[in-house]
Amino acid sequence: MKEHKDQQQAVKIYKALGEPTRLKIALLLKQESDQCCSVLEDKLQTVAISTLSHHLKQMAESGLLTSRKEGTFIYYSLDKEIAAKYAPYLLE
Amino acid sequence: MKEHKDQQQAVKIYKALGEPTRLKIALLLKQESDQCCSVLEDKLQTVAISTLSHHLKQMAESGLLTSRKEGTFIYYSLDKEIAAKYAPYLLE
DNA sequence: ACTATATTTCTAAGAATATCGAAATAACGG
DNA sequence: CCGTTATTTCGATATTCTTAGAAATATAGT
Repeated sequence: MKEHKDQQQAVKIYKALGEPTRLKIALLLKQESDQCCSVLEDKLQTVAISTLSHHLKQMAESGLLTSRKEGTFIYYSLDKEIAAKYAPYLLE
Repeated sequence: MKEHKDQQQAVKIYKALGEPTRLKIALLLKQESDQCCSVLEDKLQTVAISTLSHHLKQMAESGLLTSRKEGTFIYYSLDKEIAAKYAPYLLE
């Protein structure tokens, strides 16, 4: 069922945002898109880079983030359309 | 920059919605407001009523639900304004 | 006061999650 | 091919969360 799948994605997205570090990541990426893991680590200070990597993966899997690979760097951005649909608060 | 307090509420609300049972509760209350614990239990079937009570409390504490007491019954509703701000997906 | 009903609180379990450091992988520059 | 850098994966632990049943609380009706 389409509704069911949609609901599952909604749960993933809200779960992604329902944790302080990940909400901060989303807000940082709203402010400035196309940021890579190490840069976000510098800005957050609070978590190890392996932890951050885990969060970013989870957020990308939910559909909330997009990623672009360039050499060893992976640049993440907030998917504005998804954000607008599920959590426009992020875009305020 | 967004207020710290506001961010905390956002985390609570998204955490509330980032769990299948609670998302279903929110959607049931969007469909029909003013429903009490036992009625929601009948519709959900999947959880014990003490579990449901715990979820409802958490959701109300986040600000996502409002409640109204009448005798032994407590009627819950979705706060549409909060939903519109943080998660308009619920209102679709 | 007693009984039935609605809900919450308490307690304890098992499951899921966040976290880190270390090792592994991948891509670049010499 | 070697060393460096960016990121991911692995393994392990600590914390948080979901859950249910039992006990407690609250209210209504008899």
